[in-house]
Amino acid sequence: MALVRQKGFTATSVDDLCRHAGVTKGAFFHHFASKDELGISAAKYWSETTGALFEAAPFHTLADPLDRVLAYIDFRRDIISGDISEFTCLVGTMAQEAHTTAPDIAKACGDSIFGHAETLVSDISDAMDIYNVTSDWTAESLARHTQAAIQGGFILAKAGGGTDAAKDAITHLRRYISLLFKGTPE
Amino acid sequence: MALVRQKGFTATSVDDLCRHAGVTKGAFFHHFASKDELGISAAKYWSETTGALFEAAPFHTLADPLDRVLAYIDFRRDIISGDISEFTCLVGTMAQEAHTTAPDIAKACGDSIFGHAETLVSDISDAMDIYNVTSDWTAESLARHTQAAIQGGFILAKAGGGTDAAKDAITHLRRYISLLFKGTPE
DNA sequence: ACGAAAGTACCAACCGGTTGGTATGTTTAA
DNA sequence: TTAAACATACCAACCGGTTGGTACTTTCGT
Repeated sequence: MALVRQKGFTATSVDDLCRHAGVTKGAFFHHFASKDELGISAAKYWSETTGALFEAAPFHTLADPLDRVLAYIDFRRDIISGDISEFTCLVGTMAQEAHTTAPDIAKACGDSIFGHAETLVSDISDAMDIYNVTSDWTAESLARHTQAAIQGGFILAKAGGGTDAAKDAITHLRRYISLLFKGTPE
Repeated sequence: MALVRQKGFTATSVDDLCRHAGVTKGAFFHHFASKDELGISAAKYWSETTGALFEAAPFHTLADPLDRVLAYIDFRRDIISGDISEFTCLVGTMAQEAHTTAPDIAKACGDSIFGHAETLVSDISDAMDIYNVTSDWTAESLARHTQAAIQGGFILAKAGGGTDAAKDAITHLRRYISLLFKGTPE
């Protein structure tokens, strides 16, 4: 996963993978039928580990569902630091490369991203009820938009904007949600 | 550019390029010192052509600077249709692959994205004056956020969300800007 | 006005290295 | 005894890049 996040999926060779894992190519192809299957497995593993990370995060204990959503956003922003390949999203990166070439990988990436978005829907939905939001948008659509803003922030970071670019995008996202529910930016 | 948008930069070989261009490899390396330099040239050319496209777009004629910004957003949403590789962003794609491997390419991509964001700053800035917006954010930061939301929408599209995912992200972006300046979603 | 020199555009053939993948052998644990 | 877990050695195809060469155009001294 580290190599793919640094160099991208295509640019990462099986030999690279084996060298860094301290394993031979025979072992690699014993565990994975193909390089693409490694990509799919990586996407699934990414889903599991990041899923566990967010599940264990402290923001779930807040009483107000809107506070939980906003705290999730803050959490996303706070974990952005250090090297680019350490905070950017593996499946976001792979989806870009695989969407035409390897539909299986793209699907696994999509499952990860949209599955993660889905974990926000209930809180958003509850918040819409409590805050009496009359909307022409759905909770699911807003959940997906949060992922778009975050993924887009990662692209700006990779394009030379660094951590600031990614964090700024998330700050604007937070302000949007605040305005939607409370009518004020705070 | 078509090939890179479909398969990504690394997965596109020089032979691929030559085959589709109806040219030999000798000719390729006569015009470009390396594959990376082709990437840089592509990013610059992308900047020029898309720059011309947006400069010629009709939304500049509107009197109100906020209307111009919103019409820009609408324009971005309206040109999303057809195949994924036809509406997604070349430099956004390349930046992801190149940020570690080929810093020169990443820089050219960054110049394109941030340069494009810069074209929105004056309208946003004027709108902030006219609409008396008291903000803790800058016009430049909002301009960059528009690009983040759009690029993020492209990732969702590639991850299986299709045109709808990309358009929804832009619709939320438009609502955010509306709320920021007018206090209402419309 | 003219021809030699220089430069540009392009090609087919080829280079060493790397690609994802395989065939076969050896070790280990149950 | 057996099957899974590895290692070794190897493959054809392909990778980005170089070579020496041809055809054509421009420059420039005379």
